[in-house]
Parts: sequence; C-alpha cells; structure tokens
Amino acid sequence: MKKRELESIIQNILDRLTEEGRINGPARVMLERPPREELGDFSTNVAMLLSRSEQRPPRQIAELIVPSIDALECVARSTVEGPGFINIHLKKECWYEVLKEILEKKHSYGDCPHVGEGKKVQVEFVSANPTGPLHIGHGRGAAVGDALSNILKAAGYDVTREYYINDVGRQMTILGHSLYIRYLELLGKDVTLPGDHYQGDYIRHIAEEFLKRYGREHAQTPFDECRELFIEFAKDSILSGIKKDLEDFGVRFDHWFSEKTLFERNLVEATIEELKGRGVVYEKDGALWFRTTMFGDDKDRVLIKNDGSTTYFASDVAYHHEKLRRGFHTIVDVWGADHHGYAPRMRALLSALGEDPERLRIILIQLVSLKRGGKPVAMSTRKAEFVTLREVMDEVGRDAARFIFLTRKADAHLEFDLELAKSQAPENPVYYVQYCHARIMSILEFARERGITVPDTPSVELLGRLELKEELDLIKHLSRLDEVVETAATSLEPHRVTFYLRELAALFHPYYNTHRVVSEDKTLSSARLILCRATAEVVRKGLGLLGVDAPSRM
RNA sequence: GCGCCUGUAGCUCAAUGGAUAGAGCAACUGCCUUCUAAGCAGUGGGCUGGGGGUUCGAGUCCCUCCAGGCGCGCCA
Repeated sequence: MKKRELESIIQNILDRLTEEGRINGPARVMLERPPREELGDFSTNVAMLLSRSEQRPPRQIAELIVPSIDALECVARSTVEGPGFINIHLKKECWYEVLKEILEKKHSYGDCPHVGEGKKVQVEFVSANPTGPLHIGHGRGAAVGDALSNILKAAGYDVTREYYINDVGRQMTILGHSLYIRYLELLGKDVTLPGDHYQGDYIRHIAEEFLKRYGREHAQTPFDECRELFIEFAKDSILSGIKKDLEDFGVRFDHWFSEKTLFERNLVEATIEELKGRGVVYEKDGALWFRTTMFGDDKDRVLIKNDGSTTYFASDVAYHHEKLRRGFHTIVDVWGADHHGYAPRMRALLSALGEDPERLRIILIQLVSLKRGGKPVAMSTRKAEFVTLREVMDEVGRDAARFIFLTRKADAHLEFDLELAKSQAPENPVYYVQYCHARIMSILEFARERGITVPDTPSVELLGRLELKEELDLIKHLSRLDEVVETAATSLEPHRVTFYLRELAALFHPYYNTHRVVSEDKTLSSARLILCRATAEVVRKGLGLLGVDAPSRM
C-alpha cells in the first residue's frame, strides 16, 4: 500500500460524507506518518482542520469519519487519538505488493512521473569561471546540482544540465596576460606577474603547453597584438581541465553555454531593448539603469556603464531571458551562498518580463570548510592555496566525496574531513549504505551456489512467510522511496535521499545480524531472498540518484 | 546602518505547522568456527540562542533582542 493510494481512497470517503451532508467539507486529506509506530502506519489531521468550519470538536468529527476508514479492505483498525488524529493500522498483507512492484519495475521503481509531468526544467550549476581549476566548493555544487538533476528526472521532469561559461570581460584579459607573463618567464625574460593576476602554478603548466605548441614565436609580440591567442589558449586549456574533472566526478552537462555567444547573437542588446520597450530602464549619469526596485530589489542596477560597456549583470539578464525563451517551465540556479544578494535582481528580471518570478528557483551552496583529522585546512582563492576538486577526488575517491557533499542541506555549512572521508572506518557514512548493497549481493551469490531460487513473481503465500517485525519495517520503508523522490524533487533537496538510504541500511544491517536469510527452510529462504533483492534494488536506485556507485563487493 | 542565511545533544547535522524533537560521530560496555565485523547489541546525553505573538497545536509562521556568517560597486 502506497501513501498516495490510500490518500485518494480516504479523500473519496470525505467527499462522499460531504455529498451526504454529514460534514460541510470540503477538506483536503493529507496522510502523514505518526511519530511512534504503535500509533499506526498512517494518520490524518483532517478532523482537526475541519473543526473550525464544522463548529465541532475535532474528535467528534474524527469519530464520524473513522467507521468508513475501518471498513476498508486493507485497514486492520483505525482509531482516534490525541487532539483528533485519525490513526490507521494496515493489514500486513497489504505491504507485500510493494515487493512485487519493486521486482517488476526494478530500476524504475521509485520514479514518480506524475510529479513533473514532462515539464522542462533547466538546472544550471557549477558555472565556475574558466580562470582556474575547480575547487572543493565547486565540487559540492556539482554533487548537489547533479543529484538534483537525477532526482528531478526520476520525478518526471525533462531535465537539462547546463554550465554557464563567463568567457568575456576583464578577468579573461587578466587570464590571458597571466599566461603571457608566464610564457615570457619561460623564455628567460625578466618579467614579474602583477599581484592582481592569477598566481596559481597551473598557469605555468599552461605556459609550458603554449611553448610546446608555438615555440618562441611570440617572444617579441606585444600583448595587445596577441591577446586573443593567449586568452583563448588559457581558457580552452582550463576549460578542458574543468570538463575532465567533472567527467571524472561523474557529472555530464547537456549544454556548455558561453557568455560570449550572447554577444555574438546580439542577445544582450536585444534584451536591453526589450526592457526599454517595457519601460523599466532609464538613463542617469551617463549610464543605463534597470529599475529593479519596481520589483522588490533594494536598488536599481546598471546595465550599460557610462563608458558604453555592459555590466556582468547585463549578461546575466540576457542569459536568463534566453533561458525563458527556450521554454523551461522552471529554471534552477545553483549558486555559491556568497551570491545570495543577486537573487532579488534576478527575480526582478522575471517580473519585469511579465513572468512569474517563482519560475526561477535558486539553490545556495554554503561553504565547505575543509579539515584534515579535525584540523582546519586554510583556503584562500586569491593566493591559489585552495584545495582542488581533483585533489579531493584523488585522495578520498569519487563516491565518498559525492556522498559527503550530499549529507547536508545545501544551505548549511559543511565540514569535510579528508581523513574521515578516505578512511575505510565505520565512521565514514558512504560505506554504511554501500556495504548494505555489497552484503546483499554476497547473500544472493551464496544462495545461488546452493541452488536456492528466487522467483521473479512471488506468490502471496510465499511473501506471507515474511512475518517478522524487522521484515515488515523494511518493506514499509521500501514503500516510501517514491515519496522521498517526490519531496526531494519539489523541495529541491537531494540530501533527503541520502538520509532515506541511511535509514534503509539501518533497518537492513540489524535484520541481517539477527536472522539468517539462507537456511534449511527453503520457502522462508526464498521469501527472505526476495526481500533482500528488493532492498538491494532500492539501495542501488537511491545511490544512483546521488551519483554514487553500488558495489557488489567491498 | 540595511538585507539574506544560520543558531537543535560534547561535535557535525536531520525533522511537508502535528502527538513523547531524531541520526551520525565522539565516550563507555559487549558480539566474528556462521549469508561480508566497512556490521550488530547496549549505556548515557536537550529549557530547539532569549523574550513576546499567531492557533486546537510552533524547532517550523510573525515581531523583537542576542550571537555568528555572507552580501550591500558603472568588479567579475
């Protein structure tokens, strides 16, 4: 029995009672889980919600509803408790169908296509400037954005993953010039890298590549005559490094959107014209302003500076206009938390264009504080002392890194301890869940060797052998996967899946420890193997949503 | 000064406005001749930063104060 299913059954009961005039209704039935298991499998507060309009105490209303619920096929009993909760205990036979469903649907179990209904959603994440390698903070953004994309897809959305490349502007010039200086340095010239340039060693490495490709060809060329060459070379080199890092991290984007193309296609200009047409821009002090204060922003924002160049914000405006034009129902932007101040002006843009600002959903990724054996690791982007995603991946492994990034809400600070993440000790959370899967695979292998079969379409009699409380608890938890996917998708909170998986593993491990799956009792073994298979299926599915492998052996 | 975020067990964090607020780690005590001990069983741990309000009901919503973080450029 699935929550959603029972919900609609009980909704029908209330609609009928309303029709019959026994209550004034209408009421929306929402099922929830009681805090303690003695209180039943599900509960509803509908009587309490009706109390006001009915002018009666909630318990009285509840008593009126309960008989109809009690009469349902799958209900063992339902009771009124506390201030007016209706608690529902289901018959255990109703839970077995969950196992059948899992074995039938396999990898698609847990999907809930009715949530997204195929609506187009774009998730833009990472979008780090192509001026240096990805650091650990980008890694968190990548893990969150990618897992969220997986979850949205499972929830029935048509998802596009996009990376926005800031490949124009002053910092690109500085990047190119940094490479130029390092190149001259390699040629033995007496040059120094200005303080506002990129200091990292990676520029030196790029300079070596440049030297290999072009030799001494540009030893005498003034920067102004070869800037594009240096900029492009540095950018391409860094970008391909970023792509490689992300690929190794298990993240693949559908689109790499270049800011430069916005200008090439005149989209920045066109968007500004559109805003002009809507009467939300004005000139002041020689600059062109977007009146974002009309839509809840603190102050108006400049689009075109008094020197005639456009601002970074102007590009963003054009980019988001373009996102809307591409027909995305919802646009998800994953930003570093330090950019939170940009939210009001971006929402203002949607409002100004006559769109519902709710179509833009912003996820803020809080800082990762890196530790090593409990001691903080200093990070400063300026000095290029930061720890790169590559280093973290190499040291702790992809799975551990991704899983740990997803153990917290995105907007909560995350403490990432390198020692802990790479340790193969119990305190490492990723192994707890993966081990559950590996363990089950091993049990299935063991059973196979003994010739014990696991039917694909088990009979109810066979499943009826699963009578232990631990077994029913496991099944009930397995039944919740689609609820978790739905909530994670609508709230844009992938960490919910992580918590769900930990709970699932926490039900399986003790079960394994106290009861033998494979025993002399052939039918019982068979039934338990089905439960194991279903559990493994759900673990694999859940880890897959997080982008983490489910190993068969550990 | 203004705005946003955070404040929950010793530490790191959970908890669609629901009932007696939960995990993990750390601490302590046990369990491998068995389908994987990367596991399990047990023990302690709390005025959810303070105060007010909204309502049947608040960790959750509103106001206020306190503490911490971040943001407040014709920078990118």
